Order: sequence, then structure tokens, then C-alpha cells
Amino acid sequence: MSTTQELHELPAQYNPGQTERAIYERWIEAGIFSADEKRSRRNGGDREPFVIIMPPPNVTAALHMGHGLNNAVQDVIVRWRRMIGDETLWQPGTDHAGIATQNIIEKELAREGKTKFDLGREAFVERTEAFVEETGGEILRQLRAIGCSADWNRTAYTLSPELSAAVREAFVQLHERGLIYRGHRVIHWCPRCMTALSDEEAQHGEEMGNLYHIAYPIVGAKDNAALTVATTRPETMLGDVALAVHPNDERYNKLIGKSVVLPIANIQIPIVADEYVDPEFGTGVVKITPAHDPNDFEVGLRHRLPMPVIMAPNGTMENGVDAADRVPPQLIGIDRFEARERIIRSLEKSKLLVKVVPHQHAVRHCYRCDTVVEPRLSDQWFVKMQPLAKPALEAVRDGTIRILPERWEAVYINWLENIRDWNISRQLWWGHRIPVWYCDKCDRQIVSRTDVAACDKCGGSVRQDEDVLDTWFSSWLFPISTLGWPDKSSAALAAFYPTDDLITAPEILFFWVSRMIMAGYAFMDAAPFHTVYLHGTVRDTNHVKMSKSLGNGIDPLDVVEKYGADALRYTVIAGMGMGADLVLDHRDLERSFAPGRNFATKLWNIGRFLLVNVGTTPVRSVDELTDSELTLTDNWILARLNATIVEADMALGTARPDKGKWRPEERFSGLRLSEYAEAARRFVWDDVADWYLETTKGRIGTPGNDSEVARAVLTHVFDYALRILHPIMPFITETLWQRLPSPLAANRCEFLAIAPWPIPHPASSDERDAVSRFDLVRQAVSAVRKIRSDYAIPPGKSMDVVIQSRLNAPLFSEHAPLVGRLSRSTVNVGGEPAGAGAAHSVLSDGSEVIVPLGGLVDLTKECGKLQTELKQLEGQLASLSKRLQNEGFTSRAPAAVVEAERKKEEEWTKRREQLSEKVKALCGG
RNA sequence: GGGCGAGUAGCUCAGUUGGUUAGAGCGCCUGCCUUACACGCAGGAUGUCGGGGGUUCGAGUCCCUCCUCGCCCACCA
Repeated sequence: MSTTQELHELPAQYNPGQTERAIYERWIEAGIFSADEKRSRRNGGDREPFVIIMPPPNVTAALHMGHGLNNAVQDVIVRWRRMIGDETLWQPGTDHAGIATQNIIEKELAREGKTKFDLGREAFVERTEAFVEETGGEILRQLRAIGCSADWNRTAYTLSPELSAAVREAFVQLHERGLIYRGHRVIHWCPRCMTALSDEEAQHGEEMGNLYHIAYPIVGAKDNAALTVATTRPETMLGDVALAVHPNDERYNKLIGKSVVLPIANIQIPIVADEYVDPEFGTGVVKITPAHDPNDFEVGLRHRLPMPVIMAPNGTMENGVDAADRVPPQLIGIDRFEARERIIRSLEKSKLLVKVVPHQHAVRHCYRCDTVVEPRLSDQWFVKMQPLAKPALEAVRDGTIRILPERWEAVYINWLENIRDWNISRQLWWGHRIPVWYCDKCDRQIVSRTDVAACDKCGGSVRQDEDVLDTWFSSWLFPISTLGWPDKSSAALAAFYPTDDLITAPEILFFWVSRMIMAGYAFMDAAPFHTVYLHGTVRDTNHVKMSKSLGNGIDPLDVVEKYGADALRYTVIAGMGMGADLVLDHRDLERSFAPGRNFATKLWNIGRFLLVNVGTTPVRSVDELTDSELTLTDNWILARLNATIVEADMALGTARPDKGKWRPEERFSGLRLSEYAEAARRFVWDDVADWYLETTKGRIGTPGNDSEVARAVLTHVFDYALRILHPIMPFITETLWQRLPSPLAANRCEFLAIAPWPIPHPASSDERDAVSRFDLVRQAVSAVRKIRSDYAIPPGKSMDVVIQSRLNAPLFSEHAPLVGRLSRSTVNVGGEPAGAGAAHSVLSDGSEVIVPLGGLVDLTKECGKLQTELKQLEGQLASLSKRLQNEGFTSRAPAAVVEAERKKEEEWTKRREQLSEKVKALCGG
């Protein structure tokens, strides 16, 4: 294939859209994302398993930047481990998302003027299934567009038969172990979703409300005496069954045992004493509404009070269980907030409203629809959490599991230490039906792994519990259920459990992460993973979380289309420090993703340079190159490559703990992806493109052995740079790598995606020297460039340069042509500069770069510059000397530091002498 | 109310255990279409490292305090 043909395949402008899809197809066809149980060391294979469970997105979700970020991070890690040679499994899946999905269908129905009750349960579930079938899982297809290398053959779904079986097994097992029970208590209730919520699903929000002071007339008291209570929710007063005061409150304790009249309902309720009451708050009198407040419920239990329910599930007023006719007819069917207004007006009229005080308090909202949650007495299924939390707590404390960044460990521990029982029943239709049956005849309760047709005791007909399980009750099993649990003989479970890293956002630390850890111990007796990596949130320039509904979102697919998946990935990975938020401007995608796009273009152009100049003929292997063949620049770039590999490895860190527990020194290091990205970028751009590639131009253009050496080294260096970058930018690196004129090797990999990750080698002495020696050459080039820029000498104008060096004259002599070419000048080493007046620049080894300015520039300017430089140097030298004269410093600072400072002082003194001489020479004293 | 985090260049952020003249990207200024790249090249400017105090020979880094933001948790009606 001719060079021109190749060039047609690598157009001047990188066009990701053309290449990405095709490459992805080839990866899929080659099956390189598929994990094989047999290759896992745990199943007798020869590879270390490395497994990441993908946080399953909601089955109806559309890809947003949060997913983009989350999955980019996972893919970087998975691809890295794949290149290392691990048997990697990235387990994908979706979550049926009970409330969220049901809400979507309900909204659809509402547009048709219907409710779910018009359809009935069965039809509603069928319709939802059809919807999921049709539109669900789209997000997983979208993830392919950003390059995710998950094992799609294993795609799981929380409502699939397999995972549903796992859910039942888990429920039954926990029930058998006495860890699941039915409880009658006040729970959080969403009147819009009409279901119970867990504590985590009812989220706090600070709000301004009112504290209403209401008078309850005391029965049998003179002068219309009354007790005043303060409440934020007056509508619940219809459910009051008592007033409570603190037993030691001298204002009220003589009233204990007496009664008051509950206004509006006009019934008598007792005054009780309870230590729960804080005499300092409000009036020191609390109305007790056991059915609509969790604290009051406790008080109610203690005092054996009735528990009337005065609100319907949809949040309107009604006379529910035990309420008799507490709610007057004119309030029945009225929404709770409207009822609040009406009650207040009515109390005002009857002069029982004492005062209204503005009051800031926390109100809980439904995490799915943001409706204010109503505490409500009901029967629900609960998981007893404390026994489950114990090993989960211990695992993080003892370093079996680490949480990155470190600060989240404290949050995790604090939550688990104060954990409360988990309400897992939901009054929804979309989800796993609770596997409990009730006998109509003998009232027996049957908890079963399989469907129950009749009572096993009396043969009576049975009906299944109407409720479904909390969505998280299926997702907390994800690490085990996706691998085959409860089938403990599952090859996948044996090969891939425990998994390795879990990458997600801190928002679901309690919802999901901690519960998975508990499930791991409860059902497998082992932690599900050893590393939890919590990344930040994607925000707009005002630091507001990006979301579709706020209109400040970025569609990752837009970015992919415009700039490519690699640009998206690099921008996101390089731009996000450990645990830090990522700020992007949704109004300026070009600017937001410039880092990634520019870098991708840079890579592309290095690739084009290679194809044009290095050509397509295979190069020699660098291993065959002898020390005498390698030039200074070759050794330098090889040393830099080596250092870059080390930097990348350090930033990525240790992949798994040694012997099951993290060592303190490794525990909170690693997975610093932005540092890894930066190291790679620095190498490719600052070292390879800006310097090494430039130095090869002359060499490659001159046929001969040195041309072959340069071709080989440049190809090798770029090959390895592409390997290092592949996890971050898989598409462009694969594209370029496929075309490299790499040395012919019998077992060369077909894909970069499975090519070996670079291993650093011990640096040769030539390489070590090369770093400092080439640095001097670079300094010389930069010095000339700066002089040209400082004196505004046009790039086209030829310049004669003299380098005077006592220590490194041979180095500069040898590289004079190179320095000349890179700085567009003619360089001579040694000798005197011709003509009067010259610009000087002193290098770190004391060598001097001199550019005679006669005929090029006004000399008085140069004088001024030199004098300024001298002044600066003298200032710096003075402070340095002062430090060295300080006895405290010389005696207490480490010897090496003092030594270094002394050396510096010497150098600077020398430089000062040289400078002042030049000033004298040029400016006439 | 409790806990945690952040405040470093115009913007977004790096700055490992205290140690050369505090860095990167984007933006900005100057000059360049130098045959891989103007999504580029070369050169450059910009920081009382939130304020104050302390420890130290030495503090962006450690301690105290104050200010400003943000997050998490929480049954004070």
C-alpha cells in the first residue's frame, strides 16, 4: 500500500464519527470484552480476575453526563486491567426502578385521561413490561457510543426471572433468619406515589414554615383556661389523642391526668406526662398524634393511647382506622394543605389560635417526585439491619474494603453505626411481589420461594401480599445475583466473586453501596468488592447539578457526535480530581471539551507525521538497537517514556489488596485518574511532539542507519504512548496503533485493546545522563528562541549564535546543528561573537548563549534588559545568602538541603559576576 | 443541631510526608499559515495560596481563630 493511499485513510482532520463505530464493531466481533470463567485463576485458569459491577441505570433512563462520567471512569479502569492481562469482567445491567418507572407509565395514562386503577394491576404491569421491552435498555446501547467495554452478553435486569429468583431467595433466607419482619408503625408515606418509602427515600429539605400556637381548653377549668400547643402541622390535630408535658415541668405537672377539649373535633383527650417533651421548645406542651408522627407513635405506645388515622393515602382528610368522626364533614376529601388553611381560619374564628410564628424546619420530600412526605401508621415489611451492618462496618474499619476518597469512610461508618430498620415494602404494582401468602381460612402466613396455591395447613385459598419490594432490595444483590447466586455452584460466581472496584456517586452510598456490602456478607459471607470509588457530580458553571429538567444538561451523545468519544472521555478523566466535582459549560461545548478534542487532534497529527515520514515499512525493534546507535535524543525520550510509565503506574496504584486487606500505605493512594491522564498528556505533547519528533525530522530525512534508528525509536515511543493512553482514549489510539509500522513480530496483538501494558525497565546510565544532557540542549534552544522573541527578530531572519561552555563544550558542539535547526539560527560553539553588543543567556550549567545583535536590533534596549536581569539576580542572591547565614537553617535543616542551597549560591554568584561583566562590556560600565 | 469538605492565576482545578524562583488546562497578550497539527507553533503576562494569629531555620502544606461557600446526617413538636 502506498503512502498516499494511507494518507487518504488518515485525513488532515480527525473525524471520530467515521472511525469509532467501526472499531467498536471489531472489538465486539473479536469478543475481547467477553469474560471467560475458565480463565479466572479461581477456576483453575491462569489469569487474575478483575471485576467491576456497573451501577445499573434505570431501565428507562437516557444517557446523561452523570452516566458518561461514571462509565468513563469504569471503562478506564477495566481497560487498564485488561491490558495488564487480568481476566476482566465488566458486568452491565439495568434496574427496573420501581417508583420511577411506574411514575412514567402513570403519567402516560394521565395524558390519556386514565389512572392505573382503570387498567387494573395485571394490565398495568403488562403495559409497563411492554414499555420497558420497547424503550428499555436504550442507555446500555448509548454506553457503547462512548466506548464502554462491558461484557454485553451478560447484561442483567433486576426484574429478569434469574434475578427475581435471587430476590425471593434473599427475602426467604432473611425471613428464616429472623431478619425480616412485619411491623406496624409510622413510616414515611408519599401521598402522590401512594406508597411507603424508606428513610433514605424521604429526603430532608430545610423550609420556612409556621409554628402555630393553638389553645386546647382545659376541661372543668375556670376562666376558660387552656393549654397552648405549638405545631407545624395543625391539620394533624384531628388525630390528637392526648397532650403531653414533661413530668418535671412545674408549669404543667399539676394538670397531668386532667383532660382538654380537642378543638374542631370536639372530643376530650387526656394530658399525659412524657420525658420526650422538651420544656424549652415551643410552649412545652406537645399534641400527641400517634398515627401521623413517629415520636407521637412511641408516646402513644407508652401510654396505650388509641391511634386514629385521619388522612387518606392520597393525602386528603378522612376518618380512617379508629378515627370515628373526628374529621368534620366539611373537611373530608380536602387536601391536607388546604385543610391546614381551613383549620387555622376556623381556630382563628373561635379565638383558639394564639399566634403564628415563622419557623424554619426540615421537611421530608419524596426522592422521586418531591412531594412532601406524610408520616403514616401502617403495616410494612422491614429488614432488621443491625446484625447485617456489623460485618459491613468491620470490613471498612479493618481495611478489607476501602472507600475513596478517604473522607467518605467516616460518613459510611457513621451511617452504619446509627442504622435503622429498612422498610422494604412498597404499595406499588411495578416490582417484585413480596413472596408472602395469607390463608383466607386460617389466617396463616406463608413465606415461600415458590408460588403458593393453597394453604399448606388447612388447604384454604391463599392470596399473595399486594405489595412489592423496594427497588433497592433487588439492586443490593446485584454483585451476587448477576453472577448466578443463589446457585452456589455457578461458574461465574466462583470465578468472579468477590469483585474488585465499585465506582459510583456518593448519592447512593447508603441506598446501594452499603447495602451491597451487607448483602455480600449476609449471603456470600464475603465483601462484594475491596474498593469503593466515589466520584464527583457533573455541574454547570454556576455549580448547579446538571439535569435534563433544569435544562442545564449536556447530552454525551452530542459531544460524541461533535468531538468524538475520546474527547469526551479525556476531558472528563483529566478534568476531575479524586472525588471532586466536574464543572462543564452546557452553553459552550466547544470550550468545555477543548482539552479532549485538542489532544485527540494532536495524537492524530503525530500519527500522520509517522505515516508520512516514517512510512509503513516495518521498523527495527528497539531491543535490537545498540547503545552506540542510540543518540542523545533517543536515550532522552526512552528515559522519559520510562518515567511516564512509572508515573502512570503510580497514579493508578495497586489494583487489589494484598492478602485481602489494604496496607495503610496503599489504602488511599491509587485510582488518581487525572494524574495518570496528565502524565500521559505531558509525555505525548510536551516531550514527544514538541521535542523528540522535531529532532527526528533531520535524521529520518537522511537515508542511512541513523534514519532507521530514529524511525524505530519514534515508532516505539508512540506505540507505547498509545498503550498508556488507550484506556482513556480507546478509539483514536486503536485506530493509530493499527497503522503503526511496528517491528514484525510473530505474536503481535491484533488489537491495542488487548496489547500488553508497558512495563518500565531499569534505566541505563546512558538514559539517565540523557535527561540532564538533553535538558541543556533544550535550554540552549529556548534561550535563542527567547532572544529572538525579546528583540522581535523575525522568524525568517537568520541569526548567528555562539555558545560558550566550559563544562559541556563537546555536548554543544555535537548538537550545534540540532540547536540551530530548532531555533532557526546558525550555531557555533566556542570563539568570540562577532561585532559589538550581544544578547546573553546563561544556562544552568554556566554555559552561555550569545547572540550578536549588531545590525539586528537597537543595543540600548539590550543594555536595559541586562541591567534588569542583574538587578533581579542580585535580589534573589541576597535572600539566598541571608538564609545561608542564618545559623538555625544551617544547623537544623537536612544537610542535603543546605548543600543544595550552597551550591546554588555559588552558581548564582558566578552568574552575577558574568552578568555584571557583560553589562560593563555592552553598556560601557 | 451534629459531622465533613472546599476557598491557590480571569475560569476550572493540581500541589504527595513542611524544603529550589507555587504548577496545568482553558482564556488573555505578542509574533508566526516553519512541508504532522492555526483544534497549531514560539514567546509572554497574571497569584499579599480566603483574613488574622501561632509553631518552625523555613508554611500553600502543621496548629488556633474568624469569614465565605458547598455537601452529608438529624424524630425537637
